[in-house]
Amino acid sequence: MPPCIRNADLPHARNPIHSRALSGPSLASLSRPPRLPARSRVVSENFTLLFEGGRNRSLFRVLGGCIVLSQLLDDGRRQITDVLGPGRLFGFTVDGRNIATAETLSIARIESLGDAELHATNPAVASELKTTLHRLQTHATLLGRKTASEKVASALVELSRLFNRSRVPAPLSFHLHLTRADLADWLGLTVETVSRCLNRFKREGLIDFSHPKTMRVLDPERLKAAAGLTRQRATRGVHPQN
Amino acid sequence: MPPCIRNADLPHARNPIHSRALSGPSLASLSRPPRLPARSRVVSENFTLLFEGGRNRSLFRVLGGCIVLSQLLDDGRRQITDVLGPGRLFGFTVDGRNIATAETLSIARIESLGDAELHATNPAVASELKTTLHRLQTHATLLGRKTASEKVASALVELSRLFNRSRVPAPLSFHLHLTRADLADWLGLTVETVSRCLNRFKREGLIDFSHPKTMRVLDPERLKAAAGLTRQRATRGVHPQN
DNA sequence: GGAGGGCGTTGACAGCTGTCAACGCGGTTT
DNA sequence: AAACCGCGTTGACAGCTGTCAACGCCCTCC
Repeated sequence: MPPCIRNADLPHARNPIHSRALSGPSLASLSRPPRLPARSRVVSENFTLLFEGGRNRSLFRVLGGCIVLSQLLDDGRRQITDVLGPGRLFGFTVDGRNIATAETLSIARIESLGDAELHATNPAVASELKTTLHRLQTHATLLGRKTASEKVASALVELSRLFNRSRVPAPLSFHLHLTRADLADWLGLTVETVSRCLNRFKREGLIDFSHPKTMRVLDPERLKAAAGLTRQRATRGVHPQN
Repeated sequence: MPPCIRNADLPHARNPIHSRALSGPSLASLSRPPRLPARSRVVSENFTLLFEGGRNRSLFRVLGGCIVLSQLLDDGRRQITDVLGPGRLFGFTVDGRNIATAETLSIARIESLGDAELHATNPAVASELKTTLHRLQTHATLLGRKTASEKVASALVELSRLFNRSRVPAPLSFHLHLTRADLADWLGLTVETVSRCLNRFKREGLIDFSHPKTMRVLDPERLKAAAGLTRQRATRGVHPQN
């Protein structure tokens, strides 16, 4: 396993197997076949698969689980630039160097697609690149132009699409995979702000969660409204903060 | 000219030819040949070439001038997701729909490369896509994790590389192309904050400008430091704000 | 069983940045 | 020549969000 390096220095590098993570829908397929096709393999939680700036010659596809791409500033500030679910590709390089760090947030199954350069001419890969470009631009708009509430609501909508287990929309339930810190690093916020927004949404009946990572969307319409153009003041009512 | 539509409703849709824009280095080549190769054409300032969500079948290359890509939220908030100089490609689509709005900030020369789908298998296009992906991820880190000062300093470093006219680094001078409002929409700030940061840098001797768009970098090292990890408090000294 | 650490929540407070307003400058229009 | 508009700058102020701190819960380890 060439590029698979354990990141013991990460703050959350404990509990290699999160018990609740196994109940996730995208992970159910993991328990069945150990290794299905040729280059498929299972990676445990909180592994760093690729390091930003490192050398890597292979392209990967996510088959199951959750993987995030991130960048670091010199003083440790982190930005998660993309959250990948089943089907997504990662491992793109510029000048042979990894664009971003890739780490698993759950047990994940990934497939090595071989030399990344060979896939440059693959239409499916090009299509995936363009989709990723679109997703990143949309996220840039979120980072630059949305309020904290809108950011958190948008994240919930996005993640519910990525990881929802049921086909019916109403009592939508999904596993969050990201910690509050991960959400903060994804949305350009702090843990405290993320926590406050989530609990406000909970009080207002938009969502519910008993376990911090087991999310239920109670009111998809209002949540989508909160994620979009809804003026934050209009939905907040009397509460001065929080 | 199929997708070339004038945007008269833009706030800065006046003065179709900005006098100072003609003195820019990347535009010098414009005055020589009216139309060089086959599908090359000149577009004047403040034109919207593509609309986000619109249909478009062609890929374009910037030959000269400055073009920005942007997205809009429903209530009018704008995020500029990329600033393109000579050499950059744009016009990528997902499901046949433009990913972003593309507008000129100066007189620009662009080249139509024909059907975008045909280029999906072009290695040079794939390489450009990956470079763009990298640039966008870096900008996401800026948007989510940098302070206002760091954002503005980063923008100056980036734009000086895009549009500098001299090879020597020291008295680096370049045309900004972006208005304060454009900078704000690029960096996720407001016009006022951008203006305050620029004028603080000017007072501190990092940069200089007589005309708002004619920038000179006086101290590239300190500017780069301000763009990176430099703790904002450490550089600010006594001044409570600004 | 107790200690310790990761993670999440909540409160108090501060401050960076947004909001609102006014003004100046340059160019165009009437 | 006056009026007007776009653009940039500056000041006063507010508030959204960050910072700091404390606490609780759960799990692991000793």
